[in-house]
Amino acid sequence: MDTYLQNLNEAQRTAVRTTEGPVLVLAGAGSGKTRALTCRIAYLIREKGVKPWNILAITFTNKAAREMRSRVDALVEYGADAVWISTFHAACARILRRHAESIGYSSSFTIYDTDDQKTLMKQVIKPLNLDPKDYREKAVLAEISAAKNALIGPEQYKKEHDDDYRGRKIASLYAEYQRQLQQNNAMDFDDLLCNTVELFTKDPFALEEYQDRFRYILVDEYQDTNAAQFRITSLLAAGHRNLCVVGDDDQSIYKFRGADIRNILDFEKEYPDATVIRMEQNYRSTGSILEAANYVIANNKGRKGKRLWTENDQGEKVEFHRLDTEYDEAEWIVSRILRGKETTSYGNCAVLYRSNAQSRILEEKCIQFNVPYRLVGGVNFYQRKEIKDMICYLKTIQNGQDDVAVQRILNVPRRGIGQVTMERVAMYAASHSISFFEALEQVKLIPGMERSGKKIQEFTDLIHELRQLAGTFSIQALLEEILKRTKYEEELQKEGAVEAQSRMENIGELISKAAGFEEEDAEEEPLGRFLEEIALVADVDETDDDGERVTLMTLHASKGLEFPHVYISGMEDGLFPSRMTLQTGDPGELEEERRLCYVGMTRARERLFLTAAGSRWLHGEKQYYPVSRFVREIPADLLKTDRNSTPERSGYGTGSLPGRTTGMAGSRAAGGSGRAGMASFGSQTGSFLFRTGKEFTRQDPGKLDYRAGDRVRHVKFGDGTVVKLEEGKSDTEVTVLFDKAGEKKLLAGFAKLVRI
DNA sequence: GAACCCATCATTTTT
DNA sequence: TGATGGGTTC
Repeated sequence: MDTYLQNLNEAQRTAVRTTEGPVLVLAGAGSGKTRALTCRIAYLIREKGVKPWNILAITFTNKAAREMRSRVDALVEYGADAVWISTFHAACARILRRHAESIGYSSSFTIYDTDDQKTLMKQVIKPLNLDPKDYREKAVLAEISAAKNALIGPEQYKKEHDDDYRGRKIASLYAEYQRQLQQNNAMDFDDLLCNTVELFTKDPFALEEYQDRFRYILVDEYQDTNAAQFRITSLLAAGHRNLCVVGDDDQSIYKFRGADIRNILDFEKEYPDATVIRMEQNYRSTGSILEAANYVIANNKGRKGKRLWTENDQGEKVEFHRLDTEYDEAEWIVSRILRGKETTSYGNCAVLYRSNAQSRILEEKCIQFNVPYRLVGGVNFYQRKEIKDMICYLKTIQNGQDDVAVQRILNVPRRGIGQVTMERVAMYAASHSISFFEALEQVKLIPGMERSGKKIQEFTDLIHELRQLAGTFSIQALLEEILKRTKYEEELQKEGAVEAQSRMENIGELISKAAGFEEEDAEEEPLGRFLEEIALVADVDETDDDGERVTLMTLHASKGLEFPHVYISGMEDGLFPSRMTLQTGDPGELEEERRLCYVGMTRARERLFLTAAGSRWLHGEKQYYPVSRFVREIPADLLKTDRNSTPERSGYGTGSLPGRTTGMAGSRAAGGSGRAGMASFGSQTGSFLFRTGKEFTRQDPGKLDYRAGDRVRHVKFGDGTVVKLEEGKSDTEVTVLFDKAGEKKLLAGFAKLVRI
């Protein structure tokens, strides 16, 4: 037997070797599931002689797909690149391109992101003269998305909601939205899934082809699949029935996005002959961390039930600290990271929070204490204005039917084509059943277009010329040509030099991305494939793990990752679990929050710190939230606290949340000797009060070791040149022109610039 | 066409 | 509190 199997434990090995028939792998956090999955693929190819192209492996994110591919590559000498390893959406897009005609699309269809969806929905809602308050694009889209994820089409939706006014309206918006999408030869993310189901239903030959091809199917993160994904999986697996799904019901945290935990809970009902494998040995965390996490998750009903164990050391206790305000909390965390620097590096630390809004203060404190950090999430690279503009040019060149794209760039850069003109053209297009771009091409036939006519023709000429070039040019050259011909940069300059510079840098990044793409992907239709990649990839390699930086991110974003030191901030009832969850009073939602907590806790390898604030500003109101019930679900003797922080002391007489529990939650996890009562005060954590004053306030200009013209480095903005120093009200103000971030005015005492 | 003001409204998010 | 968007005004 090969060495790669010897490194596996019993359960993992069974997961690898049980290649035939349906298999459900319940893999706890940190149980080496990716390892088992990749070994399984290698085993299929190497031992079972399965052809790589007969294997389909589905992951949830592109990042996970990349990771799996490289691991499989390492285990299989050749042919590994023929294995389909991709996300549901990418796999579906690939299938749909080949069979687009079967469902009334052309293979050059474009993929809409949320912004495009909103733009389109706005246009759909507008002519109906509905109260915009009751029918916000976002809300309508959310309902439609939920319907799609549940595989409810417009007709069925209409039937199901025929008895209420709003339902009927949404139904017609849904139908019209779909009609316009198709007219634009565009699909939104959900359509990629639904349309694949539709394709397989309408075109049995296509389904058969893929059933035949994918003899071995693996699905990772199965607990987060929705109805559409479930359907696709079962349809594909119906052929050879070699379906292996891997997941952890305790880590299902995407219900709000349509994930249906029943898919994993009921797998055995769906496949009564399924082999069920439990991977419960955790290789990641210390005993203390695991034990605490086990206690929390034990409060959930409706689980498959499993108990993670580890051979790792018990390690340090989980710590809980409650500070006065959110500022104190952030400061405690950052200071603790700073203090722990001797034992672990910044790169080994992560600070997790429930909502993105919490990141700001953490950022501020990192800057203040000169702790380098990396913020995960936030604004997506491909959603930036300048990037979207460029992409819409490419989309227009590629697919003239995409009205949303054409309308976006028609007047960008400004060509003096106003809203009135746009509406007239749109009207003409609608009445002649042609696309917006086709209407532009016929501008001479549209009445009242005498003045804009010339400008419009210049635009269509430009697109025609660019289309010509697209045949021979690389995408990189095409983008450069677009920039040149549209004088895009000049337009940007009008908005300010600094702004323009950073926007141009982003475009530069897009261009190099295009260059890199073509280098490794020389297949035909590069433009279409490039656009698809961009649409389906969340961000430009989020994996810039460069340097030693603390990671700040939401609990959701932390799934699948691990860090030696983990801090979870905002452990307050009202924040986490969130107020919305508590207000609905739905125990299912609370359980999802608890799973989220479990996910967060199990990210930690060595140390886990939980923190809360006694009060915090939220939406302009000061909130006094009690300590999170999740903290209170951890037995006191597993927690290290200081006298101000003991959970049962905290939160009394404050806040007034519905359904607040007092004291410890009742149910306890199985196992362990009967733990009782709260630890009394006393376990000392040492000082957690830090000086905020002297070191970080006023800086005398004379004492600064840099002056105008010097090169300096900033934790967040990187390197730059000092433009000037001036005496401000409270501190010396430094103006720096950063290479990447542009010109910023900073307070010397705050910015902690280092001369380089 | 752009600057400005006021109202509104706030989880989580990958694809 | 803060970002965002619509509407108004110049």
